[in-house]
Amino acid sequence: MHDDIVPAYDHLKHESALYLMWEKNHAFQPNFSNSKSQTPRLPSTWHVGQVNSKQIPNNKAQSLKRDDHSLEFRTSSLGLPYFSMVMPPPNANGSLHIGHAVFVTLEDIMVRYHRMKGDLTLWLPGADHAGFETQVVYQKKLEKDPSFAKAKEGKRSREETFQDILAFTLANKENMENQLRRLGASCDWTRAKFTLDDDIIKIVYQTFKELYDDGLVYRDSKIINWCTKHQTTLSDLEITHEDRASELYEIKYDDITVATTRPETMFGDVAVAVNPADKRFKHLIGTTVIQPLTNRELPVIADELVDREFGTGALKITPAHDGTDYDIGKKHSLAMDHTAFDFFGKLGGNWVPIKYHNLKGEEARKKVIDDLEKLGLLTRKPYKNSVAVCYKCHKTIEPMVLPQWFIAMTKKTKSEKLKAKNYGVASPQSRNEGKSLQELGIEAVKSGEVKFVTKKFEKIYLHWLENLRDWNISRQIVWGIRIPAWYCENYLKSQMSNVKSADEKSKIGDGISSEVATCPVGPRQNEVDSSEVEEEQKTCQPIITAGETPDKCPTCGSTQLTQDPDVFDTWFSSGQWTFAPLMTTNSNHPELKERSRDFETFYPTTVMETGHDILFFWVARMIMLGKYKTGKAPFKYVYLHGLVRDKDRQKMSKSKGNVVDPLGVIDQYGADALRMALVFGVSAGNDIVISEEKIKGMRNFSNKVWNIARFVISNLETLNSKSEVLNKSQIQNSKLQTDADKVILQKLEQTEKSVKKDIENFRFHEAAQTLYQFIWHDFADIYIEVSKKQLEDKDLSLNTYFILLNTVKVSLKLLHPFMPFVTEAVWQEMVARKLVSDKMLITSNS
RNA sequence: GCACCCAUAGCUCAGUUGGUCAGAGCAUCUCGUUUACACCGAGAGGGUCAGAGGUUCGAGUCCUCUUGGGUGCACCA
Repeated sequence: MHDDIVPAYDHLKHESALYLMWEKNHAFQPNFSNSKSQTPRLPSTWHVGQVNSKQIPNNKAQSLKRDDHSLEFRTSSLGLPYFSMVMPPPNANGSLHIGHAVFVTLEDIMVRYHRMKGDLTLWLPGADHAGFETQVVYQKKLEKDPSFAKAKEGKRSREETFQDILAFTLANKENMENQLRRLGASCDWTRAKFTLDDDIIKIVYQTFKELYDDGLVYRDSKIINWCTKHQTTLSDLEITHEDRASELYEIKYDDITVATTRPETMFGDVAVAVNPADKRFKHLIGTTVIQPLTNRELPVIADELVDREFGTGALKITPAHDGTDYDIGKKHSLAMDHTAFDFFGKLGGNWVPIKYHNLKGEEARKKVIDDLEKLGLLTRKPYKNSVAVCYKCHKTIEPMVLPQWFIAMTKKTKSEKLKAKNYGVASPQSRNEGKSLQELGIEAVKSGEVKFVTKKFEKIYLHWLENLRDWNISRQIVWGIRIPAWYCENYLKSQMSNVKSADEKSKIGDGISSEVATCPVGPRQNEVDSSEVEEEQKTCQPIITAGETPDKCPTCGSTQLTQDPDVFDTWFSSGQWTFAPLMTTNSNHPELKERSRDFETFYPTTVMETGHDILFFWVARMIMLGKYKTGKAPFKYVYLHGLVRDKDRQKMSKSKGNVVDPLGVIDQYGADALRMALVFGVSAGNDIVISEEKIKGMRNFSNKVWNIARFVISNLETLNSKSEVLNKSQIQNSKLQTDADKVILQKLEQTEKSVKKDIENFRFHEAAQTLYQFIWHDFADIYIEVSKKQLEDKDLSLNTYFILLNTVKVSLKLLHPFMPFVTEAVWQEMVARKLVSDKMLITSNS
């Protein structure tokens, strides 16, 4: 009888208890006393590329080449083989979604595999404050949840607002961490870091200062992307282009007709440009034309950037509100300060006739069109154009000229500023002096220092890097790491003539601090005399520190210092996430007393696994900043997963109602079923199709595993030679092997070999399918059925039982990375009956 | 506009240097109430691997073109 093992696996009963057991027993922490780790092994023991060819059937040894991404042998500074991964820190602003389940599954498979293999293994978890994203989520919550908003009523200072969002974030962070536990993430919680931890911020500040000292960070007024809803600038990555049905308007400016999709920007015009080779306009170059509605006189200039084929061949130039116009304006030394819009996208300012003031968007356009049509100066044609929009609110981006902090991506570092780094890893030579961040990023991949598991992403990565533009890292929001730049009163006097007024900002009504607004965002060039700026800049400069507040301006000695109100683009700090947490956590190993930081032991990390949608946002920045800061690329392999889709290949969205809630799935079918469903049949980089049927099928598989073990365990009781099983380590006597025995043993060996190879080559779906096939069909359907008869034969029974037991043990070990809970649950049943010696499967590496 | 990827059973997808590769899961049909499991078992049907050409002794697997679908990048106002 086996009445103590229930016939159906009950995931609810086991999962949280097992997780607790693992965590209590420090199973997730790197184990320095692990015997395998203590003795550095030769690469050939586990580098598939160097596997003994005799072990591989059919002389296929050489097939393990080329596209195989077998993890190369690497040792830490201690000479230990290690496997390390820094978890992509989930945004601490909501619950986990199915995408998180994907990364946990894939990363946990690798981590559990390497841990069981005996490698010194670290998976370092974290949480991301996710600046802009979180502030947007928080704002929405204020808008939609009256009771929540009520508590925040009244004027909140910047500091109060920051604290409000911090409390919101920390609550989410705890929730999120518990959800990661439910997914089975075997990460080392004792090392968990938050992107706003003091020691992390300090490193981010140091990097900023280094970049500034190296000449790679600069402040400049340039045309940037302004979101009129969120009241902040955005990087080029944070905008997307949407095709919109629109109209192309042709407006008669005297003798020249210009073509535009945005007639309302005409008040910002400073010139009309034509192509120098265009015969139609040649005679007009150098003359002027009169603009309708304003009767302003505009010079006609020539520039090759103007496309003769497009529209009328004549382009109105609005440097303050258009990228191309900005470039042309700069080239021709035109006035760059003719703004037509305020921060909310409303028409206004000196250049706009009063009757148009405060009109916005469609309204503004309609008024301008109507007036021009009345004058008979406008014609329109249908036109589909691509509009830049905010990736969050999808509102049209307003290009504006504003002073911001930028990181120069293509400029070479100043080598004379380089010096040995605090962490002892970056000698001046290894700091790649004289190279640009762009070059560092390209070289890391082209040289093979960083390898993409999926080639197509390597191409996409390189294509993006080769066309890089400078990165605006200033954000006009509260929630984030404040930029460590201070301005003295003299500097400000020259710069702050145009400031976001408190009145303006308070109109947002979003509960977000109004103190931001009282600080200067910097100059709007239209009110700064350029000669004066130049003169001032010779004397007083922004003061950049590694975080500490300066006492006085080193140039003029003023103690009246104002900190820049802006915060960093979150990706600037998360771009440092591969090394920053490792620099702040400790290895706690006796031999590491002197140099005990995890950084020495675990950097560079082995794999970076994340979604392909943040290839540029994150992966590219980590490579560049990691190379820059440490001299080494931050990881060896990049594994990018795709988007999760439903069974009809539809993207998941709340409006479609096809969102799969991972926590709900775990409740119903178990974490193992969810995890297996997320890898089964999914190859690297491709989108992940999941359906309830698939999850259900995997739940059935976990039950199959449970019952296989139940069968084997229960047969121990009926076995005559029970004591022999428990006391002998012998596996089988080959003389007594039946054909069925031979087949299962051979298949087991094949399975083990190919599963290991597949995991090391990131072919998790192959490994999962191989295991599914072997365990269910080869072992359960065929061998177990045969074994029922063999167990009754007194000559064969003992041998058969050993084979059964051994097959179960090996199967559990191989399957554990994929389905950690049911395998460990079964293992514990076996521990209780002394059928296995290792106390926990998770750390079993025999 | 430029670039990249994909097109294999009803559905969703695997298929690793070209040679048992024509596969899996789900679905469908038939049979089975065998004490590990009905969250089960035994068996069956179903694809000229988008189309055309080429390289090769041999091609879903490499090359070219066509068609269809997807994605990334982009200052055509």
